[in-house]
Amino acid sequence: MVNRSTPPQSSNPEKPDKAQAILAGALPVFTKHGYAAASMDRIASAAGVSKPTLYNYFQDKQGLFIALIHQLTQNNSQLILSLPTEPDLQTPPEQVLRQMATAVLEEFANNPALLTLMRLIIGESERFPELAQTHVREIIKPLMERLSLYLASQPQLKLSDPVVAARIFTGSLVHYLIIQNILHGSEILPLERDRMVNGLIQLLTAGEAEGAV
Amino acid sequence: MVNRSTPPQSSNPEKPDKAQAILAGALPVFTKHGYAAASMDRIASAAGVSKPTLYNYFQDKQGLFIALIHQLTQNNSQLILSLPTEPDLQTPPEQVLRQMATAVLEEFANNPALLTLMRLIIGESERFPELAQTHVREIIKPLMERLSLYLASQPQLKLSDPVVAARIFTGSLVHYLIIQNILHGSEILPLERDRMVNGLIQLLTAGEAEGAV
DNA sequence: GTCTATAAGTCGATAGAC
DNA sequence: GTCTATCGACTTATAGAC
Repeated sequence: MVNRSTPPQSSNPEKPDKAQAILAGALPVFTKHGYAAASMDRIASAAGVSKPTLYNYFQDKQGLFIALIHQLTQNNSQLILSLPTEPDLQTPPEQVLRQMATAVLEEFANNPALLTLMRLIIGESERFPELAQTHVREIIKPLMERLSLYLASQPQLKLSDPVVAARIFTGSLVHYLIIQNILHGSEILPLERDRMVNGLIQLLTAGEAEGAV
Repeated sequence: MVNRSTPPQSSNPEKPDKAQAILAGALPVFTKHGYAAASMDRIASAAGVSKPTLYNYFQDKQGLFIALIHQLTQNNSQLILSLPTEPDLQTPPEQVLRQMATAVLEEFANNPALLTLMRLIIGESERFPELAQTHVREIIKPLMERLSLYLASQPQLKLSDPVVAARIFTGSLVHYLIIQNILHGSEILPLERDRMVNGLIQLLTAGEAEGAV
């Protein structure tokens, strides 16, 4: 079960590694068929290599899948965390939050690989619970902490619990994406993106409007 | 690929159908392994029938899976819609909403099959998009409409957009379940259920506290 | 129970770099 | 010549379907 022939050092950053080519070829196969139904033959041909080469770079199917998800997680971690690095503490929070929400929804709309990653991680969360946890640790948790800190730094919002508010903000957007995009519900349960964002922002910033205290 | 031998009418509601036994046996196999990795052999032995019997009652693996998800959808549709049939318009909305939220989270906690169904539907939403859409149509949409109507009937909440508020309410809870339970994030990103519910209710009912207008 | 297809994973030979 | 990445062909097991 364990294959410990020396994998041709995949940590050589000089030439565009063949491991990268394999991962790039594996991505669409896994995302289209799911883990179990993705065959190593298909992945090999998609990557333009032979099957033994696959096994030269990755121990087995699981190892390849784990490496792929980890890479995607890394990419998206950097991507997500690079967006609202240090929101202007000057600009009004409703503007910052609206920018964040719109940016997230647009990013997911323009980059279907993100939706795919979400679907894969959820779908395979029983087979690969450690991958799901890695995703929580590397992406969701930093995002949530950042958002909580920002919300807590805006006392005029009068949010009683910024941690929960961050969950509500993120959860509403993720759930919107799940229904509209992943579950293909946009015709069955239509809801304009701007309407969703506006309603969400209004709810979160309603405390501000509370009289002139 | 298409099998049109007469299936012993599985639409006979008289005798506790053998189709029911097959579906009951198939459920844990599909939920544990996912669609692709669930084998008909395993399903047959789990259901206590022979493999030809499977194919006697269901056209093929796809047909069996679709029938299973449809049945689960039906069950949960009735279950979910039976809960807050006609919330007392007397009792204060924060109490009604708290009851709803707690009931939903407890129902999912006590009934892991619901989480499993959610995961299956999301995970197989590319392979079976029509199942995902059925789920939206039969469960999510009625739930959302009911909730929107209730929220709209409570003008003192001052919700500018009850439709979006219903999404936020549901989305926050679903996202909470996804992170804590499906992605196994309860240790990585802990958040007490009551704290989540309280924060959510507080945000939705904050408009009420708005001064004495 | 049987049949056929296809899956994951392996092996011996090859071919190019130094 | 040696070393090593590569590949076509193969084995074994197990899948779906009847």
